[in-house]
Amino acid sequence: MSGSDQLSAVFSALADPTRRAILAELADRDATVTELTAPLPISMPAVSRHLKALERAGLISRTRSGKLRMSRIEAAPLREAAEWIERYRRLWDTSLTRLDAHLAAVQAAGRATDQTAHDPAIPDRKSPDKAHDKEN
Amino acid sequence: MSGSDQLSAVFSALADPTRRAILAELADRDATVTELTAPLPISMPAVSRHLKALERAGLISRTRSGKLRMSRIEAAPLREAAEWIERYRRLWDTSLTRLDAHLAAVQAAGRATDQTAHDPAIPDRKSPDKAHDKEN
DNA sequence: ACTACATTTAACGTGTTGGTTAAGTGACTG
DNA sequence: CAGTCACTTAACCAACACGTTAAATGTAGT
Repeated sequence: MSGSDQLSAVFSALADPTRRAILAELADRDATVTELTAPLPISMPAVSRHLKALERAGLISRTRSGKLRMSRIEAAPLREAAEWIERYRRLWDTSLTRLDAHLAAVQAAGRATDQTAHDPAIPDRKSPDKAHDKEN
Repeated sequence: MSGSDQLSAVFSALADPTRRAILAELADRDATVTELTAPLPISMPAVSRHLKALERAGLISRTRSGKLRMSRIEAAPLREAAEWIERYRRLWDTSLTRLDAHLAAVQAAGRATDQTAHDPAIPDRKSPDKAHDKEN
């Protein structure tokens, strides 16, 4: 299961610090392979392969101009990735999560006529909206 | 360079569709390994290892309760990941990018000494704000 | 103590990743 | 047309990821 879908490719590309560094570089300006290699501690073939991975993820595009090959950032796929992550935004806020847990605790307490936690080790949370699909 | 930093671990965890499915499941409610395995087409040991990866990335926490082990989503690291991606938000909009490219082309045309590309086929872009650090 | 259940660890196969160096390709240059 | 520059591809290697089945671990119930 080598994650051949778009989202997997994007996250996979982003998982490598070198590739993130390359993207950061390309956010400022288009660059050649040589230029991208310069600040990095790895060989040019290695960079070339990183660029191939980024291209496969749709995160860059490349155009040949003479003997130079320019890489340009193509940030659109990042949007998709960000949107996937955004689905969990409500869970980022700890207080919200705790409120959620609290509501679940109260609800459970209502069933048991006991206000204290039923099982303190595993307070169950109940999600307010179930608008999640399992996967995409 | 197996990406041992936090951000790499998070993106790496997110790169796997199965792990994203597990996170989607856990967004709704805490669950045991058995519960998480049920809808998946893989064995329980495989799921157990995925959970280990998610835990390593800080995306879930686990508590033992009797013979059950509950997994709970811990979405805070997602915030960090989203924030990293957000740095490229301005590049998502194609029209913005094209305007940027145009401005850079004009600027490059006014410049004579240039060791980077000045090929008209590949207009170099210059970012309006350079508030990017190379890597974190 | 024996048994059942939930989960992890071990051992293994296989594919992928990320690096290397050396050789190949394509475009400009003298 | 030979040489050089910019890059890619090939061949190789070590490490890791992801799956399996079988065995080990830990907890609960009888």
